[in-house]
Amino acid sequence: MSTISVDCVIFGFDQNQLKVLLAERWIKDQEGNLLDKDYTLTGYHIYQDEDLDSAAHRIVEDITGLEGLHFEQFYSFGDLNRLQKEKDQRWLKQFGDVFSERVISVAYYSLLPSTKIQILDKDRNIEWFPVYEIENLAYDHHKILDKAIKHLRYRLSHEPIAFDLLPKKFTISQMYKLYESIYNTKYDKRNFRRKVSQMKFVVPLDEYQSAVANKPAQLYMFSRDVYEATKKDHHGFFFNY
Amino acid sequence: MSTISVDCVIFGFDQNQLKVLLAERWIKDQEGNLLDKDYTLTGYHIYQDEDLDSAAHRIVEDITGLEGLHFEQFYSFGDLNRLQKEKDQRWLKQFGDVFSERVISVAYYSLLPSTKIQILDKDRNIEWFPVYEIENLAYDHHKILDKAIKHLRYRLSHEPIAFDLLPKKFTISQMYKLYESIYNTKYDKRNFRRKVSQMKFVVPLDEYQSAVANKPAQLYMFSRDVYEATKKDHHGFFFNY
DNA sequence: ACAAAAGTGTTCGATATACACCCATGA
DNA sequence: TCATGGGTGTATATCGAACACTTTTGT
Repeated sequence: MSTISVDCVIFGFDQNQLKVLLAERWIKDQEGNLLDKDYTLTGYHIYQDEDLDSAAHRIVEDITGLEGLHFEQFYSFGDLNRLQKEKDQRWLKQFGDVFSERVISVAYYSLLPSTKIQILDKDRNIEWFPVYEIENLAYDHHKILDKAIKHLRYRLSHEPIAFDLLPKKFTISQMYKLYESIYNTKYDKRNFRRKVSQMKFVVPLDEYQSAVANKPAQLYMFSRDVYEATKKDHHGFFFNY
Repeated sequence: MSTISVDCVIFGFDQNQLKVLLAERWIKDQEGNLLDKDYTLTGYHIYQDEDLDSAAHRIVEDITGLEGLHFEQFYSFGDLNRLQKEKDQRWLKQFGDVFSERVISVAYYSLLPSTKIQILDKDRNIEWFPVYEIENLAYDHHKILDKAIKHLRYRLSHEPIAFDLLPKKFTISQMYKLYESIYNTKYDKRNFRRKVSQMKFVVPLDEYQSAVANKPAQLYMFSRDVYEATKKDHHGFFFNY
């Protein structure tokens, strides 16, 4: 018998950076003096009458209010010592017995089309952080985050999930910056554009950016219809890295 | 509070076929009449004082007696109805209350260098089955098997784990048949050989097959030393599929 | 006029694919 | 001598990588 929790790595893309939602955690001693401040991924234990996937959806919905996002379970974490660091134990004590025994976390990530959302959970201080600048995570959450990024990279090279992180209508530049940010690398602008222009399911629109202080970029959209219809041609998606 | 079990998909390679270890299950009614016969993956619930990885190792060790195999956790299965088919319930009843509530399975696969091993678990009838001919699996075990194969394919294209399924000294043909069998496809013999001959870490030996009724094949071995030393050249492993 | 991002083609090397015959051995 | 699987080379098409300048807009 063990306690099961679901942890969600919620990714967003904003200002050319891949970001993650983190909740603040203030560690205090008995007298209420601040000992440490760090961050956790968003998670919660599962209810007895819900599937693992449903729990992940519930957790993200409670925070963002958004439904129908892209979800992916990527790993489960169950080492005996994963909650045993001193500050973690100090923190967990306040919740009583629930976490006194081992906790196994089934980890999911989800993709948010915008970081400009209302955070509904007002009890906790939850904010966006650029993934490559994150330190000071609680428990084994840095390990979880690392695995999430690796899995996201894999999936992104096989399936058209980048568009779940972009607005409905986006520019090639946004897409290009998103890929750079997820793979934490640089691409050649012209080669990237050529590659995208071969993807029939990235459809150019007769719309352009407005009110920008430079040449307005053309807008594109992702068509799942076209993607499905041409699947046999592109053997999946395949954007190498 | 939930029960956690670990299920292991144990892969082996024999007679040019990818195989999996399955345990027989005889479903009987109260009078002992045989109602159904099917198969399960090998699994067991975790002990309170062991990591998930350790449980997977223990399970495989109890069956095969082998240590130090390649292991990989690939997914967790926790749907509410995963054990609720009638024949599954009938089967589980004999074990009392342990499985009356939900069971979450953390699934691993492991790679065996040979199918010619002693099966140590004499209580159950455990045997090898060709992966592409398997039907009639209990619970959601077919779903688990499918995910395992997909994950194995992915991993195989990024890391040199094929050699964990081959004898220490192997022929290029064996390797080639192994890849065909895992990806369930056909390769061009010459192109495959060329590709392998570019892999510095697949080292030709001055040994040949003996007692075969045809031209004896040269033997090769995998060198992890060379693999690690040349990692930067091959950006991982990369055998496309 | 200038700053800032959009958009555009070509060359070169590497890699994937397709394809057919001779060789060494045991039976 | 025959059956069986081992082993070899070339030509073509495709793809990835490198690289610099002009365009359009707002200020």
